[in-house]
Amino acid sequence: MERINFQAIEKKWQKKFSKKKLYNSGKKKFYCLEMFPYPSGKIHMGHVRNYTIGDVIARYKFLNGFDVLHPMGWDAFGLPAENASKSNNLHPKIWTHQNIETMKRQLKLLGLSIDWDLEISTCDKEYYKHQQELFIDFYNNGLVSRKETYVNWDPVENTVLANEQVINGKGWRSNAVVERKKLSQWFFNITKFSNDLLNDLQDLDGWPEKVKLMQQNWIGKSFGCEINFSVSDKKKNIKVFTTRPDTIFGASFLALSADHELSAEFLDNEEFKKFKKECNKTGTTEEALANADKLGFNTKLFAQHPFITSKKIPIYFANFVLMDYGSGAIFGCPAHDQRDFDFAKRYKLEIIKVVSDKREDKELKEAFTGNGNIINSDFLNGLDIEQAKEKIINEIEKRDLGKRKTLFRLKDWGISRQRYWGCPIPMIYLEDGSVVPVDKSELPIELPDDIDLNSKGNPLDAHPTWKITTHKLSGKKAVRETDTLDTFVDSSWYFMRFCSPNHKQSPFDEDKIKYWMPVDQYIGGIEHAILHLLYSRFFTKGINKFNKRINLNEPFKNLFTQGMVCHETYRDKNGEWLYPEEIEKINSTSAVKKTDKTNVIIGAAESMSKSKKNTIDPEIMITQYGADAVRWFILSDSPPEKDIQWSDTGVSSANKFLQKIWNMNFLLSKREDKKSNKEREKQFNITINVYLNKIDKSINDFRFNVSIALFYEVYNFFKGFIDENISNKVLNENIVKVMKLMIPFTPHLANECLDLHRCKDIDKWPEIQKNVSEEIKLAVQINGKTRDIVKIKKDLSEQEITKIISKDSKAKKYIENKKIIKTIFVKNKIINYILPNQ
RNA sequence: GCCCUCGUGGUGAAAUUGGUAGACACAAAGGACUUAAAAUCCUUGCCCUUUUGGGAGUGCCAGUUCGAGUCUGGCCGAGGGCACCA
Repeated sequence: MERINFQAIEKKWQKKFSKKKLYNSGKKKFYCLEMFPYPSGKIHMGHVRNYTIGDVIARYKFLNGFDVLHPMGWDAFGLPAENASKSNNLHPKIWTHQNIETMKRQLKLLGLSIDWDLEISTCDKEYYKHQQELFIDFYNNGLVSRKETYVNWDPVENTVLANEQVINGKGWRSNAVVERKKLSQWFFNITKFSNDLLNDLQDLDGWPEKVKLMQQNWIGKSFGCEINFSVSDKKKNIKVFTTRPDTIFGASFLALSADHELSAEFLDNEEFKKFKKECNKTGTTEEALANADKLGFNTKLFAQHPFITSKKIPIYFANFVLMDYGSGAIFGCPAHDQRDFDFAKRYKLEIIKVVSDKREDKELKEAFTGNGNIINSDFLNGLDIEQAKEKIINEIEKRDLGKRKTLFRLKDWGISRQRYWGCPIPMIYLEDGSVVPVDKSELPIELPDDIDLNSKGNPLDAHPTWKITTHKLSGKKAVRETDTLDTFVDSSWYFMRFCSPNHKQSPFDEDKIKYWMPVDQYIGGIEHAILHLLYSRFFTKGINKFNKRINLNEPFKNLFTQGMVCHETYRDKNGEWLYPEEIEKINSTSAVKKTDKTNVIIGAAESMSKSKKNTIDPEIMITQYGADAVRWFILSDSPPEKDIQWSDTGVSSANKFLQKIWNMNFLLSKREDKKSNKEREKQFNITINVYLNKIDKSINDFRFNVSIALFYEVYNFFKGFIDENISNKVLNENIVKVMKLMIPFTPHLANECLDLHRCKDIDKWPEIQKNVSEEIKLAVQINGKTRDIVKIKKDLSEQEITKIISKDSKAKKYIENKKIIKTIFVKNKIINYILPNQ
């Protein structure tokens, strides 16, 4: 068998790829973007999968006549750089740039069709200068604010986290229990776009439903109304938000957050202090949340029921009421809300049913939240829930007791970080206490290189001179903001910068944005379903608000979220994790440690991670099997949106198959011409064309595992015809078509083969005819059970087919001398004869 | 607790308008070639049958239909998202 040296041809073709631009016609554009990586050190298999998928799409679109924008850059700010520099005494800038160099070299080994002239790095001052400019634009347009708030404080990272970065009460990176701390912080007013961010999801047809749903839940819109309760004996009102105003006649208490303004009156109360402390504790750990009892503090105050003059209801502080949602106060209707029910049981409060569950005799064991008719509710009686809501809200507004209101769960985006390795916030504090943006002419506000990362707290704040400045307009002394921006800001507009990465005057050239945006295909991990994608949508809408020229409402037209790359885990007898190269497999269920031959425990396949040591180094795989084989394997078997399991035998057999492909191409190039059998040639052409159609469609549908299965099939089919009486010309035409279809998957091998066949127009997708087949396979069923499959001419009628079948078919014996009651006939698909039951 | 998604051989999976279930591959077993091994190739892959062939079968139970992996209802199981959101 003729073998090929993948290392040699890959090197050769990668040189050519690096010079090649994916611009073709100047007529149709396609912006293909994969989420840019964080330069953590080396690329991992997740990157390989992400960028291979993107490369297939980019190359496919280019071959189909599109101008393709396919850039790459680096999400280069972030904590790991600081942590790394502390542990090995390397400046974050140097560490980051070294990593970028390594990963760039590794990405090139994959043979990606990336236009490296467009490369950007968010830690470059040329990039963050424009980010600071955008920040000022956002500020000037009322989209930035400064608020004193409780923040999520990560005691390990020593920084503030956004709500989204707190997972089950723990920091998303450090996994440390998050504390509550009051700080003055910068915010992007993302909530100003709550409605747009929600409604525009509807237009994103090219997004996975799952992601849209997650964002929808995250934004969390709910309808209801605000009701004012007056506090007896005080000239005070308590504002309450509810989505169930229809249950107002079932209200038996008010519950307030411990941070509610009314708590001011109880600050000296020892019991209240104890209660509040208890409240701050819950909500930190997962178990606490799940098992948290409904606890309250009785204020001994009462509120006037707005619709029942004779009724006063007790006011409690309760641990399950949150200050930062609604007004921090609720009315409790125990019969129809489970939390209220638990609370009422504990404190022996009244439980009044106001929605009938049709089992009126029984005492409630739990809250009834289903639909029913309103009872015990004066003028609402007899209505259903929706009618009652409408009527009571109208009544509340009429009597001036409150108003209709829509609430969102989404909160503003806190962006201040007390870190060094991030984009400085371009704001200054004057001596008179005012806070103003720096003059745009002073941008960029550069990060200082001389920094002591071991200083306590914020390194920029600890720098001796950096923060001291003057206000350009007034000449007055000023102090810089020493917080830096959340790195999610960096990635919220990089896709726009890619359209004109070297544009000096402004963040982007508007004409380029108008041409390339929106991104036609965005590809990345599902873990960014909420944070990154929501922030990017917000940024786009924000910029669109003050820059009317770009006329862009959504950044990503189509979104694809790929699955993770998994590998089984290994532990030795002491429970220590082991790398795959440290073990030796005996069979699929047992393995031993290479060093001392002791038993290894094989664990389930999990997402590759350094902490579990179940990683495979892509570069080693590329060196061993070739980039094409790695690409091929990572796309085969599983659909790209699902998790895949890495297997060494898988990549090795990918390599073997690609060798066979080369061998076949080689044999064809040396083949002695044969006399042609026109009929066989015709059949051959037709079948190959069927495969080409199927492969083309599968690429379009992002079903690359199917494409690869079809390549195996077309290879097996092709191979069978080499010794037949078919001319070299026909074989050559067809192999060229097949190899062209392989370019997106295995660009090195495919190009090498096309060179071998002296193919000229390698940048053009082959012509694929639609449905040329004249023969079809028809299923013959008796009473719905398939008895035979017959190969017949296309478009035959029911009568013609029945004639053929009753003459010669395996189904013949079933219908011979039988009465056929009914025939179901679907042209070119099935014929089903219904016989009487026997 | 609420919301969503998914259950097909030993494994990853095909079957994309209700019409051939298991394509394609991995693993396994047997065989061919070889002094031997590797590599390569072939066969097998649930049940009955020597074969021809027949039967069961897509988590479980019902239903709709000439026909259900696909549609409907209920149950069981797995995964993901949110989590005291009023």
